[in-house]
Amino acid sequence: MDSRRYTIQDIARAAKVGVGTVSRVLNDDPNVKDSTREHVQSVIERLGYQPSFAARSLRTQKSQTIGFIADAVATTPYAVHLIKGAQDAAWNQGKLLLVIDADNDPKLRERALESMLEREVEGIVYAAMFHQEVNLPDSFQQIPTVLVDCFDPHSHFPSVVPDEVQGAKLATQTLIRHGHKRIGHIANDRLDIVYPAPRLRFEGYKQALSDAHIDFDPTLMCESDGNALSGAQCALELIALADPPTALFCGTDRIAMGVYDALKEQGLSIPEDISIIGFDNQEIIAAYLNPALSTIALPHYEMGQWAIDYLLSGSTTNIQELVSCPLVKRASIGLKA
Amino acid sequence: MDSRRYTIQDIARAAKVGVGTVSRVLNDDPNVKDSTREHVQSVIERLGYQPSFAARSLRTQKSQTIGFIADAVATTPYAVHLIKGAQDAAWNQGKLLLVIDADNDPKLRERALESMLEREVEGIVYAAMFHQEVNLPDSFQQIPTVLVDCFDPHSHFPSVVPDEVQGAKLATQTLIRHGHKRIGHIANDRLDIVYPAPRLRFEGYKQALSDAHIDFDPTLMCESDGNALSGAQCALELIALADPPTALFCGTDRIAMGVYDALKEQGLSIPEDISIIGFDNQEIIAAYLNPALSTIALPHYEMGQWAIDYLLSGSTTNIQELVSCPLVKRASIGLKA
DNA sequence: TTGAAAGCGGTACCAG
DNA sequence: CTGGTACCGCTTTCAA
Repeated sequence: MDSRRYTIQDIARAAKVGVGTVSRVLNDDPNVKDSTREHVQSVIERLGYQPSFAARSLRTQKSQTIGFIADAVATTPYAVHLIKGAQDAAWNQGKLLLVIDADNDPKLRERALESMLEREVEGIVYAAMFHQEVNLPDSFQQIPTVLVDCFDPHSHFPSVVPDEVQGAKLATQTLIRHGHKRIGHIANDRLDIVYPAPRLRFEGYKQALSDAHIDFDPTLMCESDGNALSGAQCALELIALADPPTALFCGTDRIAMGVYDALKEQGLSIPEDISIIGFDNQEIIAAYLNPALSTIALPHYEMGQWAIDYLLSGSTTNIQELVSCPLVKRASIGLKA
Repeated sequence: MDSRRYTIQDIARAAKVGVGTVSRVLNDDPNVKDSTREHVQSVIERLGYQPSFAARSLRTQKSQTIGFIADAVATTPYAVHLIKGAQDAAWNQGKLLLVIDADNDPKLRERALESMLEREVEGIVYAAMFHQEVNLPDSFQQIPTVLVDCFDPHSHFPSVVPDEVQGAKLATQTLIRHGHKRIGHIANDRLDIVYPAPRLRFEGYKQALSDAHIDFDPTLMCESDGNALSGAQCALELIALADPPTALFCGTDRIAMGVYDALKEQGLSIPEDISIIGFDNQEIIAAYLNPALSTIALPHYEMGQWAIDYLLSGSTTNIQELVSCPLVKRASIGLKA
């Protein structure tokens, strides 16, 4: 079973050529006679030879490996898309991902970095699990690092985050296009929280309104604390208004979940009586709510991909990339009567 | 910035010792005089030297790396816990995880294996994203492989899966302990589907009933097709019974979600009028449903951990490990009046 | 177009 | 306890 693997020497001997030639065949070096190449190739295949990665990377000083450090992956189901995007992009360039979850612990972050440095990864992508500011220790400066779904306040690292403003604008525009003019917004958290999403989404909402020449009415806006219950609370307040909204842009699918509850309890039906759009595209919620929730998707896969591509492009500018958030149409939006 | 990293030679020279000594210090070999060790150690730290992984693994023929092949990670949010469990266990033994998502594509599976073999991983954990049978190509036989959340029909590989029977039994017992006797069960899919969960959970349900000397009443059992809507349908049927259930064990949290909807629409309140327990502990659903759903958790983290520990234990028996599913208490279960 | 040989940066054995 | 040295398996000159 574990009969020691063949080495390049074995192949050379078996093919009656020098190791150099075998190496050239392995690396598609054009300076090999076709007949020789074929012969060596056949021996390689017959013996099922696989070159040693360790030897190769020792010699070439390239590990063909990229480190992926995630913070508290376990807290969000989005993580998988992020990793998948990164992995696919890496795979396309012949690289593999070494992943460590640093559990949001600064000490672990350092240790993770060290383990990766020691393994000579060619770069690091550092992913937060939702849009936020992050302070990486200086030690990350010694290796190309790109941030995903987070950004460095001092712009020491390139980063990629979702375009929240565009997404929120798209959400609101979608409602407008369906004829709605009284559009409520339930922010997915207090606007003064440290995380940027509530502010930016609110901003996008206002922009869409203004683009459509609809005056922003502060009474139609409600700050939740981010959970479903407080979202429900907000919804109740808004529909109790003298001139209530005909559509609601919920800052989060989770909030929409609470809103559905509240609305149904009031005997309102979606989307006949009131239209709803969410944000995040948490599939588990959005797709299984009844009616299924139209929402704005966070581009996790794309961000993961972008991070790897940027890393491997060798660019060294610390840009902050925004990637846009597409609409996911489902069944919660109706035409305004 | 990228001033070539130091090598062991540099350290030896700077510390005025031989490379062998430095190597010994690096590997905590007891055969080094304390004073020498300290001196070398200090030089290492001063220079910030880090040994080359490639060189080390070339020499020792150990990569300290384990391959993690996931199938279609992106389809389920559980994935993260699986990976996290594996990663933590690996980390504890000084190893890192190379992860590839094979997208449920047999060709990709083979290629993933090859990439990993070439990198000389010390073993592979192959994870499905929900409990199922899986047919791995023979090529996996050449390296220690353990299956997670899936199993090989021919028992060619050790595997670890959730103990569905125990979990379902626990769910049902929990209801029984709260005084319920008329307990309905909505299977999370047709029982004749290829996936084992619906059958096993049904089995556990019956066992709990029988242990408590409650006769199994077939009219209290309903097969859904796995989606929330059909779960709601089932709930409606069950409560329309002449002698309706006072509690429902839903085969899945997703189904519970539909059941909540249906029940509320009928004006029943949870848990006052009827108690509900789910299965899976899909946090996003379970924790945010109103009232929060009590449910049985799938032990993803533990399975990931077990897989790594088993792999590294060197055992070679192809056991099939069952890991038990704990109860997660929330607010959807009440005492039977 | 090819073979020989010199490393890449460690580890481990052998003398001393 | 320590230094010297032969590899680990591959890539890359350098000559032929």
